[in-house]
Amino acid sequence: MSDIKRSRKSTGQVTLTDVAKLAGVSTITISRVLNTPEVVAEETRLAVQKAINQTGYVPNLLAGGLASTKSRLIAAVVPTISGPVFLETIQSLTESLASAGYQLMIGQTGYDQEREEDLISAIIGRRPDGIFLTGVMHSAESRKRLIASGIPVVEAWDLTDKPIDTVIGFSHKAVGSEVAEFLKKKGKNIGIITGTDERAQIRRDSFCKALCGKPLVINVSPPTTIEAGRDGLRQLLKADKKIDAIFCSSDMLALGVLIEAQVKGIKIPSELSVIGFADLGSSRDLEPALSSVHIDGMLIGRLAAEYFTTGAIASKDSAKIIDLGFSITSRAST
Amino acid sequence: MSDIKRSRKSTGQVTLTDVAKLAGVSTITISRVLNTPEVVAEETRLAVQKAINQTGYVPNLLAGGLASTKSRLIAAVVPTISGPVFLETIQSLTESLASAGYQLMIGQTGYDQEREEDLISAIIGRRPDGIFLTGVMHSAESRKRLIASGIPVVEAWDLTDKPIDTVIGFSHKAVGSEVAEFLKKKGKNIGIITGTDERAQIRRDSFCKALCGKPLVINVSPPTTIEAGRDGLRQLLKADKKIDAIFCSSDMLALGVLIEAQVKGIKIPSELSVIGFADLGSSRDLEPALSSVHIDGMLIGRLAAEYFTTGAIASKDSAKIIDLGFSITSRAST
DNA sequence: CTGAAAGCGCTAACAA
DNA sequence: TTGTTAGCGCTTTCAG
Repeated sequence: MSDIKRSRKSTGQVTLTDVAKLAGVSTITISRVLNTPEVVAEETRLAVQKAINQTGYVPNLLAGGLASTKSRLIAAVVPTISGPVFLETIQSLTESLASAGYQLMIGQTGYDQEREEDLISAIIGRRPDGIFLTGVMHSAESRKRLIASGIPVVEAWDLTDKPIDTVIGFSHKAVGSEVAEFLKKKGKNIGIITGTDERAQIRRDSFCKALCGKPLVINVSPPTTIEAGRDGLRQLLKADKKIDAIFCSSDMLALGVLIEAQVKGIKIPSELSVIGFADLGSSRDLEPALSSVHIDGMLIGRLAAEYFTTGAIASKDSAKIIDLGFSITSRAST
Repeated sequence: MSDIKRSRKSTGQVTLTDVAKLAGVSTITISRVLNTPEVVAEETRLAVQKAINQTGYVPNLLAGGLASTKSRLIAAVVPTISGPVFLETIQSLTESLASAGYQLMIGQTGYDQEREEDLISAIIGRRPDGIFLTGVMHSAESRKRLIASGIPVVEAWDLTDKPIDTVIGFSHKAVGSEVAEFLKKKGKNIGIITGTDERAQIRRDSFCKALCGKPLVINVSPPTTIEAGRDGLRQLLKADKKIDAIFCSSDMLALGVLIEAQVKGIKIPSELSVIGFADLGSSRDLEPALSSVHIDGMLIGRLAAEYFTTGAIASKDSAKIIDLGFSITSRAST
């Protein structure tokens, strides 16, 4: 309980100095016990541990981060966490990171370009050890800032020739065309119900192109919900009663189509084939089981974590552009 | 490009000092332009702004946080973000926080008590300006640490007499008994399919008590999925063919029940009533529309953000224990 | 309205 | 194996 008058008030928290005094060693020794215990003599280490426990000392990572320029913080930017799409990626990222002693900070852009820039600034200000971006970053200003910061960046869920740093994803264009080929075998009158976010649009455009511009298109502004899916099917039927195959830009939309079809007595897949995209873990448990484009979202999270914590992705030969691909999982709904 | 030899390498980033030199003022003036622009003369402010833009300066919030003991970081602890239950709370928390210039850090316990303690330590180490806890905190050690840290804490999605600081939630016990009363009117042979996390168990116990211990109970370890719901209904039917009302501890489970019932040709609600709990925004869009216990998860997030950013929850008279209640939304499934 | 000095709590670098 | 010294980049305090 020292009552030394200071020119500036301390926080009242237990600090390294307090622990050091109690243990009768210097502050750096405490620091070593915490960060590199192997270089400290057993005896000293034990004494220090005791002092730490006695005082209930919790290291101030802000101070440590400032001194070491390592924050053990990773930032992730997503359009929204409440859409199920990026959820398992974020979850596996958080988990992989936590086991390496890192924490995840989350920012939502709400599909808003402007907010993205503010967010990026706020994030860089915290000097995270890594930044995880959903989709490739397009604002020139943000790109510049990100590159200037020197912070490792992973752009995910998309592919680009010139990543800021590392990109882990797949080709949305290829998804569009492959699903088109797939559905050609299932129906004659094909439609698509699609979200209007950037990546969904790329899939839509290549889907339409592969179908020679023929498919009926229903655009849905995010979030893509069950309701939007039901409504989408209604609109599609209004436009063409003979519609017999639909590509939905999310499994939620597809679930909506499934439900609306059931209500209307449309038999799936005999009268209508439905395929979704990427987001629901439980597509297989629907009735009928939903066909979907499968993306390994967990793997994206794990690889990103590996990159941030070790500086390279060993299993991929430290490549900067990693194409994870995708697969079309055909189930009862097609 | 100063080439002064330093005993310790700087990070190479633009700092306040660089901007100050360029603008021809002291560092503190730059700091004021950034934090309290109203106290700086217009002329000075403009000159400083120019210098900031020229250099592309991004304030180091780690340093700022250390000096000011305000990190503008809030930490949230959830069992898992991939269950939809807490999602909208987290989303609204992130949003409300962002608009006040705060960032959200996320930690997942995975329903694991031990990890919770480690996580709490890691979080306190970052000296966040607030900690958001899902559920009331039970480990004595963590409670002690949290209280000692002096950091504002919000425990949410549950209620307790002795919160660490502030609690925003509702009574799970009341949910159990009220749903029991509700289902008594809908069926004679009542069952419950429930997750095994703590809060779900409280609901289950009071549900069973209100039903005089009669209901059939199916326990499901988290996460509660559609598959588990389908399987749950199968088990329930095996145990009692006449089962005619079911309470599910999540809407996902309930959706599974709906699907399995459809497959088995069981009519809802005439032969079987189903009610879920709290998590799916789109319960109303299912077929039949799913009855559920409604919790205002968004409001929880907003109130918590208000507490963290302003120090009090004005609309609730700064109460420390806030019971948000719940409502039973009766739809076609019952 | 602006500045000088001191220091937040920690770790890098060097020395012993 | 341990300690000393000097900062990391910012904001507080107090003075002008």
